[in-house]
Amino acid sequence: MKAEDKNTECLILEAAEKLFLEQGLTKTTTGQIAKLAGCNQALVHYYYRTKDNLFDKVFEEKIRLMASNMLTISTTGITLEERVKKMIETHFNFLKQNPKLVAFVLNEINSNPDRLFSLADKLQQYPKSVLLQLESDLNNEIEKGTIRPISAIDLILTIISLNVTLFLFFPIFQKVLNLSDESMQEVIENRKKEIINTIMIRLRK
Amino acid sequence: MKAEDKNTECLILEAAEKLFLEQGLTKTTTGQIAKLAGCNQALVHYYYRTKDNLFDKVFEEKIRLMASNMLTISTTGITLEERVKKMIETHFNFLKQNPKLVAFVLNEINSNPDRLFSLADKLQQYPKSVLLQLESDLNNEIEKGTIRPISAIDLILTIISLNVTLFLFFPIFQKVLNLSDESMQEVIENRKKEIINTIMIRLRK
DNA sequence: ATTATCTATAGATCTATAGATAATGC
DNA sequence: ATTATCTATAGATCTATAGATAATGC
Repeated sequence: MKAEDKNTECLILEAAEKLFLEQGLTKTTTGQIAKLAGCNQALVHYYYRTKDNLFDKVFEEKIRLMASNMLTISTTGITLEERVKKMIETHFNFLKQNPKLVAFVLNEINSNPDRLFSLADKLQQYPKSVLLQLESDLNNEIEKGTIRPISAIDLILTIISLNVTLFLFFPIFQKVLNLSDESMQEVIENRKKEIINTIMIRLRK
Repeated sequence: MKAEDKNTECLILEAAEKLFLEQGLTKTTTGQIAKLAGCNQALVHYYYRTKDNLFDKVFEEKIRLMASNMLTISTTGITLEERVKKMIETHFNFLKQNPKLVAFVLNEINSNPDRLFSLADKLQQYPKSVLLQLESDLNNEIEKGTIRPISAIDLILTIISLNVTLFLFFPIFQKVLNLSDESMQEVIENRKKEIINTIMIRLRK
């Protein structure tokens, strides 16, 4: 098995990734995956045995991608306010570059909640440390009286809520209002400003 | 066909509603629907001809339900601030009573965007008038200098974002963190306060 | 007579595997 | 020899309908 031989195996995984993200597990067939990968349907099973197995590989990678980008505290800013702003922007840009990710993960977890348990352990350490760090940073500022009282979890939920919903609903908006890609781009940029604005006002005293 | 005769037809619709909301169109079979309705699988087709037809009935009703509860401006409050607060609470309570609705609608639109077009016309008049009303109310206050500048669409998006995400993610939270129903109830109530708090601070000067 | 309900099944997929053939590496 | 790829197909569903039987309304 040489590097070149991995090609088909890899093409199948990539095809599966694309189709699963677009259509979800149930609506995607191994036939579609094979076609997109440019090979025979039997090959999908040759390399990955079952469709579920292939799906799990894709799903786990996406969960990890999402988890590691949901919470990231920037270290570049000097003030907490600057760091929170960076945090919002980083999260926002990540969603912009992975517009189908959140909907995909939400769907698949809802339709098969068991999938969650097998992954919950793997994802626990990281978020916790980030949360504690933010909590202590916030408390610091609250004691100094520079920001209004807020818990780390509330701040994170607010950031995630405002960012995620935009990208969850924006394909719908675009279609219903029949907006061009350019004007959609503008809507998104304006919304980004308002999201940052809302959170900054909530924090600032 | 008497009133009593509608029973089975109605039971089938209710069973379909429940199953479609839980599992979506693809994963729900007419066999499951029949079983839950307590009848034979052929009867599902006798009354509704095709599965898609039955789904459309459910989907349209849910879209209407959602659209008519997404934007509701209260007339009870005296000040705009009180009315916005009522608006948030009404929307929040609606989501609490229909926890699977948003995820369902989002999924099905994503997996079949065409469904949207057939409904877009029917839903256009109502939201527009509500939006214009809110816009003029806001501008009124902004001119008086009692609130910070904000567009109606931004205010509504912020309300929807903060409310919807909570209920979209809360089944996941509950499972991952293994919370009891009571403590989840508490989390939800606290979050509701924070959502109202965030929006009020954003508005208030 | 008409409407409601059931049994049985044709036809359409779709997954996964068995078995044949081609390609590659020693 | 081993690995990769293909063709063909068994087995499992699932939808939708045909045709038989039961229930209901005039």
